[in-house]
Amino acid sequence: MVDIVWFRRDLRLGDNGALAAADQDVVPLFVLDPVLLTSAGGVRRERLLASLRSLDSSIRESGGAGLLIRRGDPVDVLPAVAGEVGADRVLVSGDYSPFGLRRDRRVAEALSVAEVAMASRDTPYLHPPATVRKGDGGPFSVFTPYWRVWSGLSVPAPVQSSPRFVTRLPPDDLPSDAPSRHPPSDDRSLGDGAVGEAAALATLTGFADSGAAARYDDDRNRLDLPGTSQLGAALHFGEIHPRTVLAHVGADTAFVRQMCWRDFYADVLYRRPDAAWHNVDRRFDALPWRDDRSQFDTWCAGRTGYPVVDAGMRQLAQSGWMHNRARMIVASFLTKDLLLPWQWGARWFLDHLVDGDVASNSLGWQWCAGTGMDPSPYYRIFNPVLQGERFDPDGAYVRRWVPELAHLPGRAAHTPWDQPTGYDHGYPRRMVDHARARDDALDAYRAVKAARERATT
DNA sequence: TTTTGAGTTGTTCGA
DNA sequence: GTCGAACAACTCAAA
Repeated sequence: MVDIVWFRRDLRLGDNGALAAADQDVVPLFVLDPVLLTSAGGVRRERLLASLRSLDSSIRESGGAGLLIRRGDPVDVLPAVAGEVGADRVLVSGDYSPFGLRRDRRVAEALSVAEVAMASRDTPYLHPPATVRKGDGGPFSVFTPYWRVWSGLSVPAPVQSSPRFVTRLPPDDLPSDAPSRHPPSDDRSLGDGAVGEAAALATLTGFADSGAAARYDDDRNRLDLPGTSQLGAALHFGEIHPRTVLAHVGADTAFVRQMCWRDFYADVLYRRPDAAWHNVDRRFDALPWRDDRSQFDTWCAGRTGYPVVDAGMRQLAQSGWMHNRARMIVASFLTKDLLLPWQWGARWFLDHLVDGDVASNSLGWQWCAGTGMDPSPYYRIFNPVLQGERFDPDGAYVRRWVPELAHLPGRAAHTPWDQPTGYDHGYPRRMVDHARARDDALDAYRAVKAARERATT
């Protein structure tokens, strides 16, 4: 008999608990689910296919026949492949997204009919959902107490494995856009780093050894510096496991806290799957979001007239990635300055970010919008000019992504309205007045709060 | 049960 | 320019 290792968001061979659990010949399988392929943004779809090519090569290099790729609903594909290759077990790393949980339940059921076991032997997290609990056993809803418990747990060590891949596979069922066996060697480096396990390890060692990890607390907010890890997409696709990341950066850096946020948001979404698209705090359903598609389009296009907002939105559109600080700035602008629903922004991010992940994305947006658990206070409204001047002090980030402002020197790039030549190259005027928009947002949030208080008395 | 301390990432105003 | 206070009370988590 053989084990099928069904790859999903763990596209690597090293530090892979599902692979390590295999004790028979391994058939490595990936299922191209049309539902997922059409819902993922183009950038992430392309990244996925490139990552699959990389995984396929790695399997061949370690003596196997390559990665078996089938197209279809996993509920049909898994039992079919199990029958073809004579497998009695399917090993996976757990997928805790609402979609993944639902799918895996259905697949396990379909497999059990065929008397094939499905076993989850790893997760994409350091401490997966439902494992970090309060003293009374309940789940946390505030980050800091979660962090206190999380950081006191022992750090899991990377997992070793030496799987025996089968040397013969049944034929692939490749769609026209699937990875070919002999891909062109021009895999684009999408947004935050080159693709695949080896590239992720190289990015990680660069981050750890260059001192960037040690400077992370200071530099991660700087829009104009390579201060972030650039590992978001690699972690999203599981080209690298956070265990391996921690083993390199050490357990005491500010970066570790970000790993904890990743686990925390996965935990929150696990027990509140509706949080993906609905306010965690339903009392905020009363917020008077506007319904202005034209303003939304202006935001998407990076033509708001606020340089740092537009730089962020254009970085996203052009590279598939946006600096985390910029994500907060543009999110604050959409929800507070324009009073447009956070779901619109979250959808746009998911469609365009190479590292887009439902848990971190939706809950991050809810934090900005003030509708989540443990949210930002409603009066915390980012001033796009101050944020730009603080985190892009020389205007380099703006000039890089907004060519109409490339002629403005230094921090003048943040205030084209104060420069005599600020609008000479077609940069748009400010779509709203921030000071007034801020007052409007405060009024709107205060009104919801007042209504809430009336309702409770 | 009650109490106590604390809460990712900001901005503005006035001294 | 720099600093502290106000924003506005509310909820969580633990003792």
